[in-house]
Amino acid sequence: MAQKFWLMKSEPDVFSYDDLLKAPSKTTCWEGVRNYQARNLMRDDFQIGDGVLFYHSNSDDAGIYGTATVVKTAYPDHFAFDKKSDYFDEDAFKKQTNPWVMVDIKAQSAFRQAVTRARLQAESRLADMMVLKKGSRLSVQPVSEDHFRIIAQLGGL
DNA sequence: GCCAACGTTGGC
DNA sequence: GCCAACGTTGGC
Repeated sequence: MAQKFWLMKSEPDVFSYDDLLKAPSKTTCWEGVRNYQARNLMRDDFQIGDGVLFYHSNSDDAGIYGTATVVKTAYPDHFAFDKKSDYFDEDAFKKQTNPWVMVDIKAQSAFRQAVTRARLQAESRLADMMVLKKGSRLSVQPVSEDHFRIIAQLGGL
């Protein structure tokens, strides 16, 4: 299957691209997705080798900081059953059925310069990107190959 | 800090 | 099944 491309949002105060670079093997599990649309993308469409744009949301410095690659396809997000986790899902725990999954991603290339949200907005070729649409809250979004390449270029890769 | 947009919940 | 109320996201 052809390589696909994604944008994944993270609040840098919680987990930044820098944190990913510092993680063992520059790899992390992407726990805590609690939205069915985003889950379905990870569960059904993520393939090993897919490209990821790492986006910092809810920040004064919102934007894309680097790329990553999918190194493990969807598997159960056990944090949903972990009472000590911020991502504990009481409802799912009571039913003893866990609907949530996560994937593993590995840092690929840090951008030489971050591609800020303002920079994304200024680039007419990116005008129809989902992340730039008003009210776009989906934390895992599909990205076209063209957009991925344009952004990697803007990031200095 | 404000608030618009969105997803979910629950009463009816 | 409708929809108002609510909680959350995230840009500004």
